[in-house]
Amino acid sequence: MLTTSIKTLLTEAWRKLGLEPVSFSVDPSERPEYGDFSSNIAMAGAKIARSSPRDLAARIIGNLPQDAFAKVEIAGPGFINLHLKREMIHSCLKEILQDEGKLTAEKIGRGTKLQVEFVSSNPTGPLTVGHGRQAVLGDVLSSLYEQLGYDVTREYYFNDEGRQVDLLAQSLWARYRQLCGEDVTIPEQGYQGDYLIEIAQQVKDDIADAYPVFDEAAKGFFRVRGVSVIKEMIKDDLAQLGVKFDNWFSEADLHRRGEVDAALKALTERGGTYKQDGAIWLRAEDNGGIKDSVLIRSDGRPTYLMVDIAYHMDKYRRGFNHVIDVQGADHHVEQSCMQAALKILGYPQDFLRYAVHQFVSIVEGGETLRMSTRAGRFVLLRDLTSELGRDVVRYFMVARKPETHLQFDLDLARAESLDNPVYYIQYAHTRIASIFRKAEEIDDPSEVDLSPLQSPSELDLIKQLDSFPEILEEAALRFAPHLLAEYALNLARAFHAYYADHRVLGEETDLMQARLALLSAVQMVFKNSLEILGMSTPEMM
RNA sequence: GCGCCCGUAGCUCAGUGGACAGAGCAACGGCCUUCUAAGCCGUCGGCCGGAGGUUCGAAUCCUCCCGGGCGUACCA
Repeated sequence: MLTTSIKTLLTEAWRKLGLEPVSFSVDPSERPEYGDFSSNIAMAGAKIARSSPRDLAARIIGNLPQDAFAKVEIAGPGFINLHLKREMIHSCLKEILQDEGKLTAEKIGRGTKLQVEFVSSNPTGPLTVGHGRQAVLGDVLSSLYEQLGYDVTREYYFNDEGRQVDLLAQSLWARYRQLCGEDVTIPEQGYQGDYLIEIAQQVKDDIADAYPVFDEAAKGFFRVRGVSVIKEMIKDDLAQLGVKFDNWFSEADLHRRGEVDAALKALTERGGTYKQDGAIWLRAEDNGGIKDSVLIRSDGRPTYLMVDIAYHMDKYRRGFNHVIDVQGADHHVEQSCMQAALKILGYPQDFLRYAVHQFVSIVEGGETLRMSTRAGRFVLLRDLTSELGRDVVRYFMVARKPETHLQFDLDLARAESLDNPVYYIQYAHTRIASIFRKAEEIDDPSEVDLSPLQSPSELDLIKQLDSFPEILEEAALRFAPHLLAEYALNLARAFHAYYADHRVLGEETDLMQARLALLSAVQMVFKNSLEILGMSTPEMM
């Protein structure tokens, strides 16, 4: 990578000054007259060197190898602007072509076992667009970490026990009795969505008129029935979006194996709990949490937090080195309690990290729809996916910074579907594919003489390709997949501009082969980018 | 009240210490005998919510204020 090698040269030049190390940056220059890359090393190190930035810059430059750069200048307050030799850029492209590995990130993960848990919606209803954002975020994040060499497990946690599932059972039973001609109302806190009518109809087809009252037997039956049907619904919704999980984890299993009791015992043994008002509390506040929370209610039932702690102990036992939980911004308190619990248990501090995201609101007809699964007010993920297609939904969901609210304007998504970023990027890939279909003779790109590539836009394209691995690493480590979405868009922009005023086919052989080699590298990067984003790479449009 | 997140062009958003703040959409004007015009080029448009502070340098870090979202359950 160019920035890496430049950084190495500058670090070496700095070391020759005999001063303590300094942290500095090397960035692509903002303007052509600033060269290819700029560094702030002289300004950053001015204090250490007790010298003015510009003087210091001159001394650093004096220590650089004579022939490393085409031109090195001091500019503005003390920037060092580096003009690369063309051969350096060409050899960078050569490396990319020779070793596809140059297009992927450094394998800093080295097989570290990482679990990414996401969506984990209760099996009480179909997924909404809100879950959709999390699904795409978690999936792309997982792919990014895979690129970094991590051994990633995508996991979905089903809360298939407890109060919410009981409410689902009762709501489903009520729908069922309604179909049997009875005037039964859905419980206040229950699930009002129409999807339960459909399931109730299936139930009625199977068992005719039964369960006149909602007793234990009815609860058991409708719970099992409802949960299993809805689990499949959820899996279908995710499959349609192209999200695949390695593991579906059931809360019921935790209870069955006694892990919840064991977790409570472990916390208590370490002095992490206390009794008050008939309940058992987690000593969260003393351990960095926002506030103490109930683990066991006064009626003896465990809270969600208690079970979740048991679940995370289970993750640890399964040997994951790191766990990332993708969650909505509304779980803030609980997140701090979970971290407090893990601290009490003595887990490594970096075992669990939360990738937090804000919500999606759907804007239609200038109106914002406020969603609530329980009230039955929501836009279903599957409706969105069916209408707009997997590629569009995925791109829109991941193109925004996770911590900002995502306004999904349905009208805009529909109306703009023709010049939307998705097609813009895919079209770039298509254009390249088309050239390769028509090209008659293509030399092995890694053997081609690249020196005919001389135009600024060609050299810029190469520099953009070169930064791909850095983007992957930053997008993963910062939980910021939108950086990749944006990168792909920028690369497409650069390519389309290039395409508009550079011919490939029909040019003199050396130039044509060099350009074909460049395009094959660009195509590879589009392919990798879109694949990580979970989008298709059409050959024709 | 307290905690977390957000406030950048008419709209949707990039930009987490660097040189005159960027893109898409919208508006306006150019470009198709040539590898797919689902494209390219140009114009218009911003005291980066406000006020202080730290720094050689702040949209970016700190403090306070204003505005919006979320949370503050023996719900999940």
